[in-house]
Amino acid sequence: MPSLYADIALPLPLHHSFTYIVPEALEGAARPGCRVLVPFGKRTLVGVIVQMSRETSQHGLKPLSDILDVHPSFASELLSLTQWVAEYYLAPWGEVLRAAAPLSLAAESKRMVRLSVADVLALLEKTRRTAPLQHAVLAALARKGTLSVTALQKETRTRHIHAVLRALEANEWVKTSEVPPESGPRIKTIRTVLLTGTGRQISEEGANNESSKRTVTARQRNVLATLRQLLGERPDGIPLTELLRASASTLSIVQALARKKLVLFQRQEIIRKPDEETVEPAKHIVLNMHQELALAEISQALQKGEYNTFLLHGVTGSGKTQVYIEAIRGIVAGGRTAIVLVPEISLTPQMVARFRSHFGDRVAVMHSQMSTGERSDAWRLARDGRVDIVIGPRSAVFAPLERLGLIVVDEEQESSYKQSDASPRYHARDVAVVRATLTNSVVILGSATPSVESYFNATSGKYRLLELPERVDQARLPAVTIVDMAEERKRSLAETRTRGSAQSPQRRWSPPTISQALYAAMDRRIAAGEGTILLQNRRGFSHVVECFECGYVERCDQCEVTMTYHSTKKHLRCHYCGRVKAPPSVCPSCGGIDLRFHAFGTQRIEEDLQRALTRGTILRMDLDTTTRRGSHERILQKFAQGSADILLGTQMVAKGLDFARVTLVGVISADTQMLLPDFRSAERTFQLLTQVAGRAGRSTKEGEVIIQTLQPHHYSLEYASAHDYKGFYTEELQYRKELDYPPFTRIVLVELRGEAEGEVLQEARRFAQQLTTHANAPIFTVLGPTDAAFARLRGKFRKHIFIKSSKEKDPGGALMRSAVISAQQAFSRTRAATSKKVQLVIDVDPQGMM
DNA sequence: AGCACGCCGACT
DNA sequence: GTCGGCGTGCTC
Repeated sequence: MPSLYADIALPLPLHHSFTYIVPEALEGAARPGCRVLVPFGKRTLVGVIVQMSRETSQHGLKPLSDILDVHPSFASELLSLTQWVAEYYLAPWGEVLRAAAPLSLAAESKRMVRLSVADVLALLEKTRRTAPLQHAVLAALARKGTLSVTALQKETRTRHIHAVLRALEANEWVKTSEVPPESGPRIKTIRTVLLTGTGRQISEEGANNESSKRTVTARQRNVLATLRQLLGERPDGIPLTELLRASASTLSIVQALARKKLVLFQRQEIIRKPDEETVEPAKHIVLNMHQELALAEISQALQKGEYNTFLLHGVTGSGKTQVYIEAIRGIVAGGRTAIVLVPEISLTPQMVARFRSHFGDRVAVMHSQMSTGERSDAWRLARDGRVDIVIGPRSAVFAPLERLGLIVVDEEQESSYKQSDASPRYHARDVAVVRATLTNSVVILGSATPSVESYFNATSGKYRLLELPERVDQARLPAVTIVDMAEERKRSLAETRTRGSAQSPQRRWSPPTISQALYAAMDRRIAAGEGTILLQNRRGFSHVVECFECGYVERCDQCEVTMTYHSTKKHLRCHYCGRVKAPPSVCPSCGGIDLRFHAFGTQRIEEDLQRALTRGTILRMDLDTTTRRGSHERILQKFAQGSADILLGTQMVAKGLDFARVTLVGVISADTQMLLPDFRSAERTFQLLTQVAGRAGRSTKEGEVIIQTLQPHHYSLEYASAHDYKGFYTEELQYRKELDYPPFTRIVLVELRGEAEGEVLQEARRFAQQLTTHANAPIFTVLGPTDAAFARLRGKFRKHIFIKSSKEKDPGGALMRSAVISAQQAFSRTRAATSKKVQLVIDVDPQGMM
């Protein structure tokens, strides 16, 4: 029998797998998808078997050291899926596997160090002067005994701990040994107690048996009786703590019984529950006509057991969740399973409770705020077939469910589905669609404001469009007013002037943050005891030059994104194409001469409110006030109960709960979002405004929305205030087509960063050059390198290269990817003296371009 | 990513 | 000899 070889994917930024020999003793246990322990250089790593074979052309292979799984952690379907993700998003397979599973794949072996000489004191003396670092290490070991290398490093505060240890080991003064990494978070168990045969006999005989009186004390007898009673209901064992409480006894009594072989200790695996959720009984809800129609189409597709993707476009409050629940009910009844993806922020206890009320404990929840232990419990529940439904944020798309039938992606337009901060930079919505094709499943993408891409796919026949045009409560959509803040400024300035301050009015005056209309509307709500939500978008503080008179903002002629002002060079720059322009001295739109920067202070709004409102209380909710687990919930709860009149917060107030008492929503500045230098900024603005507007007047009372802006005629505002999704979509699509943006093209963003700007730029140019030589001119275009929107972030200079590839000519993006790969290879192959200090980040289908 | 190894210069 | 600071190259 020839040897067996296994290809192992390792969680390292290396784009290939490594081959190991499977030792004969482990041949039976080795299967693709199993996690294994492998020697890797000096280290031991946890990897995943991705392929096995009986032959190889490679020489000098090492044997793998152990296999960690009895059943593969990754079924073959998940291996295929993660492989696709790795290829499409240009990420190492091992990194994708690590992102997919909460199991510790990152685990590394630990090196332990201990002294191996008898006379430490003499050695300490000897090294004190000549080798202070070695002395420090020896002293630490003498003090604490055996220590891990990392602990030693902390203890002695030396950077080159390995060099020091090598010297010490060479002298045979210390010995080191490897401790293999743990295979994952420990399975939590509790001690339970059972009766033995004799124990059962004695407990049944009761107090009147003479022979047992001698061997068992009264207290012990009491414990036996209690135990017998409890075991009547749960024969598989009673938790020790529970027995002690019920029998009012102590551990020593139970231990005495164990010594006498009357009771038996056992360990039972327990599943950690993150929070005690309040489970309400399921409300029986009758679907309206539109919901029924949508459900009927979905059910039909589910019954066929073929791949299909539906875009469920339903206005806020149209009952999308109820459609999901009924579809899931159908799939579970047919013996199949479902995944529900929700944006991180909407994974609230209420949301989970809603699903639990229908499906009980057949639901597992995955949440990034759960401990690794809790997450791994949820993963095991899914893998072992003990749940049918998994709810979670983007990583739940990899949930190890078998017989998958349905994937729901709620709020599919949410940008949090795209991982952008770390590799693999995958989009969970798109991965969901791929997983569905692999498993012949159905996808439901739900949204009140679908992404342009998805709506395009739905109207072009790639997806099927389902519409829920009515709110279930029949409530009317709120009236939206747009307030022109440029007008507001003029008036405020005029007022300050007429008040005739002796000092320069320009000095003391600052533009108002809140319009009179909004103040008045808030005041009416306070008087009526109704609630107000104020949205203050903190994100987006990029510097734009704006006309003070009319609000005009300079944009790039070619890319249509706002131009960023660079104070060092005193010019405007487009960070897409790199085009540079001098800032205008006269407003091209109205001829005004007062052009300036603008950005609102955060606290200032709260201050202004406090000052101007004579009554009413304000509750603030932003990142600072909601860092702790559950605090987000608590603030919303507090507001819902009516303990404040105004809720002031960032985007998070746009989502979440329905407040019956909110009848007014104010958007302090729609511009912060709108003016971001990004081709998606109009879309994001429209989505955000539509969402906040949905917060107003969901009950019987009609709502009102006030949007403040310097660009009152921007199309994203006009369509949002008219509640006209299709109008917005049509106009936005037109603009995307004209400027070659998605969904007509595919974009790859290449970022190079490093501490020396010259080197970064040089490498970026080389990379761009490489791409252009591979570029098939009509198929894709290379833009840049240019400065990123935040050209310097955490001390590093950032340069961007954008690649736009025609979807018509390169449908799967394969041509573009291969060009990027060769440029990437060239980049790492010709690592000139400088390039080690320049890092490369590749983002396929980036959400933001900043 | 880590980590070794090899080179240099500085200090004892 | 020791120690720190690089750069370079490899890990089955």
